[in-house]
This record gives sequence, structure tokens and C-alpha cells, in this order.
Amino acid sequence: MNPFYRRIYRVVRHIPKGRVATYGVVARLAGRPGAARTVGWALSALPDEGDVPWWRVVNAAGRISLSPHDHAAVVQRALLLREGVRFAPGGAVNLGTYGWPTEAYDSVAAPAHTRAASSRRSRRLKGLRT
DNA sequence: GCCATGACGTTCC
DNA sequence: GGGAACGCCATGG
Repeated sequence: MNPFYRRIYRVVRHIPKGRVATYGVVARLAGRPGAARTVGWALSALPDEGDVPWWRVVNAAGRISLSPHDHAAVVQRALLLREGVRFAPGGAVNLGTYGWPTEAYDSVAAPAHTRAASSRRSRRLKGLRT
């Protein structure tokens, strides 16, 4: 296992209960800014018995990246709620309130466009189109 | 070693 | 506010 992964897991473990961190932030704290996708990859390969609170990691929009239908997504939402994290209308978490580390969000307060959700997904379809 | 994929993010239209 | 495009990093075929 690469050091990155251990760093990632370490960072995630440092997320306080009742707080959440974005993939981007975790990647940055892990020492690899821009490797947000890798964070997701690492978490996907996370053992069930691991002591890593993966459910405290959400995307930049404060929403769960997994499909709502996905069992993991349901578990994540449940665990967060159990920790006192409330979801705003739309299934998004107020990063300004629950975001960790606070300083990471204090500077930017509310990420510019956060809404960007879909994205590269369409790129795949693009290839299929015409 | 190159190509495709994925729990993401930012910018541009 | 929503959608599309591009970039980033690591893994698997």
C-alpha cells in the first residue's frame, strides 16, 4: 500500500466526530492536492473492519458522492446523522458548519461554484454520441 | 507502456 | 443555477 493511502486514511481518522471533510481537503492534507479522485479510490478499497470513518468524507458540494440508492450511501447518511450532522434541503451538508478542518473552509467560507456535480460523466457519453 | 475508468474539483459557457 | 469540458492522480486491463 502506498504512503498516500496511509496518509489519506490517517487524515480521515483525524476527522472529528460530527464533522465532515471533502475529498479535495483530504487529498491536500494527505500531501497530494488535486488527488481528490485518488482519495475516493482509496476509500473504495477500504476494508469494512477498518477504523477509518470514511462516511465523514463528502464531495466539495457537501453531498454524498455515491448514488442515493447505493447501500453505502444510505449507511453514510445514517452514520452522519447519528453523529449529529444535519443535511440541508437537497441532501447537502453545510461545510461552513461541519466542514473540517474549519480553517480550510473559513478562508473560502463557501466554495465558489460548488454546484458543479455532474461533469466528466458526460464525457463518456460524448464518445458514444455521434 | 498506453488506454480507459473512477466515492472528485474547478472553470467556462 | 445547470450542464459540459478539462485537469489531476492512482489503478486495472
